[in-house]
Parts: sequence; C-alpha cells; structure tokens
Amino acid sequence: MSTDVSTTSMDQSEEGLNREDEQEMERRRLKLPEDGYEWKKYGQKFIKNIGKFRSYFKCQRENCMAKKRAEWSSRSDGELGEIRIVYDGVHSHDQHSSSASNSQETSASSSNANQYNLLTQVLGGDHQSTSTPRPPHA
DNA sequence: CCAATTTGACCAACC
DNA sequence: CGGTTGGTCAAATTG
Repeated sequence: MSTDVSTTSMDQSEEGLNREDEQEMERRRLKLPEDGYEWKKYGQKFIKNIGKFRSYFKCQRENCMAKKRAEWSSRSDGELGEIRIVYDGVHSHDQHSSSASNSQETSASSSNANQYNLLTQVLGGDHQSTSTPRPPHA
C-alpha cells in the first residue's frame, strides 16, 4: 500500500469539512471559568439525560484527585453559552494563583477547608434551577 | 519534538 | 439477564 499510489490524491471531499470549524467555533463560544487550578481534559460525552455536552477535566497534579466537569447545551448558535461547572474530588496542593472565584480562604483554612467543600458547585447563570428536581416528567 | 487535545472504545453501575 | 448511561483511559492528531 504505498508504492506511491497516485489515486490517493484528494478525492475525499465527503466529510471532514466543517468538523474543525464547528469545533473551533464551539470552543471559541464556550468560556470556562478559571478556578485557579490547572485542569487537563480527558474526555467529552454527550449526556442524553439532559441533552447537553459534558467535558471531563482532571487536576493536573498527581496527588490531586480533584476532578472538574463542565456541561453546556449542545447547540451553539443562538448564542448563550451556559456552562455549568461541577467540582468533584479533594484538592491537596496549592492553587495556581489567579483570580479564583472568591473566598481566598485566608482564615485558618488548614484543617479541612477544602476537604469536602468543592462538591457539586454550580457556577454560571442559573436560570430557574432553584430546585428543579430533574424529572423529565413523562 | 513535545505537549496538548480530541475521538473512540471499554467498563461499570444501574434499572 | 440485558440494555443503557455515565465515566475513564488510551490512542491518534494538531498546534
């Protein structure tokens, strides 16, 4: 399969056309809130239950078992990138610095300040999820 | 070249 | 038992 094969030229114009563009565009539209930690994306899946995309981030640290997941509506056009960030895990190293979000926890954080605190935190513009149970209702 | 990032596949848990 | 969803890892690709 090599031998040159001139036929390999470009005949493929079927797909692979707006894949990068769309992805790039989507990426551009989304704005991930910086928490002050470094994350590494390790997966992305479409959650049918909510009809939204979910991205999985893991703390870059080795001893940091903290994980972050971001979910956002799939459709990009129409504007509005509502991103829901959910933190999971327990940090243990210093922050990377940078405007976290608030509370620098200057007080005597030590002890167990961020042991079980960043659990299920929701950022972004919450519309009416005051207490949406989540039942697609039938 | 390296690192980062992406997509797919695989696995586990749950109903 | 099977199907399904969610979640994670690995490989491939791009910059």
